[in-house]
Formats: sequence, structure tokens, C-alpha cells
Amino acid sequence: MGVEASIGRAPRRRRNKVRDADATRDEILLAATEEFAEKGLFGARVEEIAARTATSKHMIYYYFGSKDGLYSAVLERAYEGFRSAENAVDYDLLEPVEALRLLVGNTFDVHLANPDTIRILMSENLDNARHAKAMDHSGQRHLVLTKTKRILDRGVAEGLFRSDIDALTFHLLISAFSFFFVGNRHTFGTVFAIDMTDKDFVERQREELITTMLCRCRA
Amino acid sequence: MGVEASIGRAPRRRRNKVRDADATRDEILLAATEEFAEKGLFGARVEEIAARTATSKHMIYYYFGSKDGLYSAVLERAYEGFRSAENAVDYDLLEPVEALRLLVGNTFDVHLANPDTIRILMSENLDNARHAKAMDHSGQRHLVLTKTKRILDRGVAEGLFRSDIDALTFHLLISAFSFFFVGNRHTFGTVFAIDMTDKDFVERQREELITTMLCRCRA
DNA sequence: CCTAATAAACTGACCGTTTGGTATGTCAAC
DNA sequence: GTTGACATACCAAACGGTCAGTTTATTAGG
Repeated sequence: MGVEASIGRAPRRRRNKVRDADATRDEILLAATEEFAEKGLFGARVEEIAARTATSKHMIYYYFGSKDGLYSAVLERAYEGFRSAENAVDYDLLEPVEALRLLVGNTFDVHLANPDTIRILMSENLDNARHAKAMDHSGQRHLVLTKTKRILDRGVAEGLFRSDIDALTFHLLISAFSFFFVGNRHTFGTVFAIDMTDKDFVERQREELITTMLCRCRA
Repeated sequence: MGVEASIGRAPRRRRNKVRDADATRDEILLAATEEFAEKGLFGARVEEIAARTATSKHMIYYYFGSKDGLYSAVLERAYEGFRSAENAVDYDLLEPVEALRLLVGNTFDVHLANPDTIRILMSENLDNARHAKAMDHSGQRHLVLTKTKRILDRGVAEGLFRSDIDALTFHLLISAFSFFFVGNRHTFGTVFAIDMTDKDFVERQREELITTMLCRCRA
């Protein structure tokens, strides 16, 4: 029992070891993320999720109501993590070409670093984005497009970029490549007999994406 | 019972209405393709597949042994259809730039026209390409890369293209975009509040992909 | 400071249904 | 009459979900 007597309301972040609702919730959410990422919504078993935790299956229903409820929570968290990673960088201080390089590279890196999220999004697409449709995406939508647009606009203003590509199209292109590179590594790697996780190969394709997007944007 | 007495072995394509093994197999395969495309390997129910046919669940096990066996057959057929559609065009008679345009556009079109195959491949990736790994892809691998390489080489020889992009990289870029455009239409469309199936939008993005790849390749 | 009441956190056994898969037997074609 | 094509009825296991009850933390009253 350490020093934890905080004055006022909401004594957040108690760490009582046992009977810690937040910790239990988090533990379930983490285990569920792994399981859903591995097997998708339909392949995942709530019994297996429970087995990955120190608690029991009943706690899942206690906190999340249903398998779908748990999945929604996992999906929301996955989106959130992706969001913040994508938006963590500030490009305003860089010259347009450098900013573009960084934007593309960072987008690729975030995808590469979050294969679990990619797999959950694949599962979500197989399910026609049933859960994602119930979420609010207006914040993310606005932020990433604004950041992209600002770079493109600055490039155009300085006579460095062509003006015939908009932020959404740009974002679609780099997201598509990055997503596919991680999400389809197994089938693509199998068909073309290559190791899509090979460090050198990844680095080359990362550079390739940057090169391609620069070619596309440059005046 | 029409004229069907063929001489020699393999009297292919008999249409006996009842007790037609080939027709039953095909019917099951078709129903299974739909079901697997809709719900993925894990979401699909063999009972539901049987219900989509005029025959019974038992016939699935009679012909395909197991759910996995059926899925493998569906996957193989999906790959085959994709393959032949991708390789149907002959680019040798066109000038390099036109050939490239057609190659990219055709790749995009084939993806757009086969959302079922895309979804099955997504499911297959979620399952780490477990079934695809057991198949032989050497034919497809060689053909598509050869076709691409021939166009690129001709462009370089004529001084139209840069020489710093290889066929695999090129193929990866256009496959990624095309695949993502169809496979992730639900989540991407939801997040950015757009209809990814809108005819005009599709056409614009198709053109964009062609433009981008031309920018990348042009000298 | 102690105690009893209350609410929240938690447990493990249990339930009805669904699911992939099978056993048994019939029927048509050669 | 043998063989391949096909039905029907069925099963054991797995599955999402629930029930009835226990333990712990918090707090109000003494």
C-alpha cells in the first residue's frame, strides 16, 4: 500500500493487485486483441480469450456484454492506436518534399508496426465493416486529410508539386500499399515465393513507395 | 437424354439432369465460393453451403472430404479464375506506354470484377495462407512477372521508361492498390464517409492508379 | 477506530444450440 | 449385381451465453 491518498474526486490509477476492475478490463482487451487478430471475429473463441487471461470467461460478459461487444471495444482501441500513431508527427516545419517523404514513410511504418490492427481491419472488412459503421470516425477523417492536404498545398504553392492530386486520393494510395504489404504478406509471399518480412525487402519496398509517390506529386 | 455418346475416353460434359456427379460437384463449389466469400473460412457454415444447393450436406463430404478440403478446392478455383483473367491480355503488339496503361487498368478491372476472390484471399491471409501454401503457384508466378517485365524492358529499350523498377515491385504496387480498393472498401468507405462503389469515384481512382504508375515509370 | 451493510468484482458449474462430421441405407446406371 | 450417386437421421464436441452464489473493497453509523 503506497502513497495514494489523493485529494478530491477520481483517485485514478489505483493498483491494488487484486480486484482491480480497470486492470481486468485491460487484460481482457489485450487478450481479445491478440485472439481476434490471430483468427478474426468468427475464428476467435471467447473461451480461448478467457484462457489467455488470469480471469474467467464470465468476466468478459460482465464487462463487455457479448462477443460482439468485446470485439467492438477491441476495434475501437485498434483504430485509436492507429490514429494517434499516424497523427503523431508534425510536418509543418519541414520543406514539402521532405514532409512528403516522412508522411509516406511514417504511414508505411505504422502499418508495419501494427499487424494486429491490420488483421482486425481485414476481419472487419470481411464482416462488411458492421462494427466500424457504428463508430464515429469524423475526428480521424478530418485530421489525416488536413495534414496531407497541407503538405500537398505547400508543395504546389512552392512550385514543387503538381496540383492534380488531392489528399484523399494520396492517402488512399499510400494506405493501400502499406495495408496490402502487411495484410497480404502470406498469400503474396507464397505466390511469389518471397519472404515479405525480410528486412532488406521491406526496406526496398518502403523506399519504392516513397519514390513512387514523389514521382506522382513532383511537378 | 440427347446426343452424347462420344467415342473414346472422357465423355466430358454430360448433362443428365439427375445423378450428374460433375454438375453436383460444380454446384457445391459455386455455393461454397459464395458462402466462403461472404463469411470467410471460419464464418462459413457447411450446412449453409448445403442449403444453397439442391443437394445435401452429405454430398459435400462425399466429394470434398471436409470443410477444409472444400475450401481448398474453392481457393484453387478462385486463383485459377484470377490468373486466367489477368493473363488473358496480350500486350506485345502495343507500344510500351499503351501496354502499361492497359496492364494497370486490366489488373484493376480484374480485381473489381472479382470481389469474391478478393474476400476469399483476405480470409486466406487471416489464416496465414495455410491452404495456399499447399498449392503450386509456379505457373502464375512466372507468367505475370514475365508479361510485366516484357513491357518494362521494351519501355526502357525505347528510352521511354526508367530502368530502376522491376516487375515484381511493379506488380506489388498495382496489386496492392487494386486489392485494397475492393477488399477494404467497407472500412475505408466508412472512415472517410465515401461510397467506394460509386461509378465515378471508381473510374477516377482507376485513372489515378494508371497516372501514378506512368509517373513512376516514365523517364 | 470498529463494524455492519452495500455494492462491485469475481468464480465455476451449467445450458441450449450449433456445428463439422458420420452411419446406414436407398436408388439409378451400366 | 456391382458400383457410384445420393438421402436421412444422427452424434459428440464445441460454442456463446447464463445462473446462482462467493469474496473483497468501500463507506456510513456508532
